[in-house]
Amino acid sequence: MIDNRDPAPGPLLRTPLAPGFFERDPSVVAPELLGCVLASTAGGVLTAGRIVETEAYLGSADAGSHAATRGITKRNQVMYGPPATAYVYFTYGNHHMINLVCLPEGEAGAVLVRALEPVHGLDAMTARRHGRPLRELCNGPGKLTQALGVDLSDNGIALGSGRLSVYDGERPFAIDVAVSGRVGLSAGFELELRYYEKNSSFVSRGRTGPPAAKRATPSK
DNA sequence: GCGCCGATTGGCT
DNA sequence: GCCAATCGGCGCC
Repeated sequence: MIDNRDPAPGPLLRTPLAPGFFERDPSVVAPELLGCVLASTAGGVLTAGRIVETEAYLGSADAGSHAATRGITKRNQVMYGPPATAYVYFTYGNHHMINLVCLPEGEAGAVLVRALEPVHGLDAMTARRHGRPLRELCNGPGKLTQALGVDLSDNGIALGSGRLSVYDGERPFAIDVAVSGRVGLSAGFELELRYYEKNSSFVSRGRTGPPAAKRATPSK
C-alpha cells in the first residue's frame, strides 16, 4: 500500500482540477472527486487530504438541498454562483461544512466533501483536532473543516485562489466506488447520491435513510 | 420578533 | 446506541 502521507508536497499536489471539471452535474462530479486531493493553506500551514467520501446536492428538485424550495437566500447564494467555488456554511451551532459548487453560474448545485484521508500537514491537523488519532482527523464533514482550518471566511472563495485547492487524484489507479443514500437528511434521503471509497477506513460513520423514529411527545 | 431545527460531533450508557 | 450541546437560518405568527 502506498504511503500518501508525504513529509513534503509531492505528486499528489501536482495538477489542479480545471474549472470546467466543476461545470457539470453534481451527481457526475461527486464520484469523480474521489481520490482527488483537497488542500487548504489556512493559517499559513498547508494541510491536505485525499477525498474518500462525497455527496451530491442538486437544485430545486432535490428536497435535501439548501436550494430546495427557498430560492436564493443569504446563506445559499454561493450555490447559485460560479463553479469551482467553495460553499461553506455553519450548522448545529458548532460545525462548518464545505461544498464545491458545480454547474454554470445561475444553476444551483454542489458536492459536499464528507471525509478525507489525511496526506499532508498531519501535525497541524492533529493540533486543530485536539490530538485525536489519525483515523478521526477527517472522517466527517465537520471534522475535516476543523482539521483544514476552514470556516465561514472561506465561503465564496474560488478554488485555486491559494486558500483552497483541489488537485487531481491517483488516477489511473482505480478506486472502488460505493453508492448509498445521503447522511443525516430529513428529506431527500431516498436519493442515492452519496459516494465513497469502499475500502477506505477514513469514511465517516453516519446514519443514512429516514430519520430515526421519534418517541411520542407528551401533549401537554 | 419567536421558536424550531439542522448536510454533526463526542461523550456516556 | 443514545443524547445533549449550540446558534444562525428560515418559517411563521
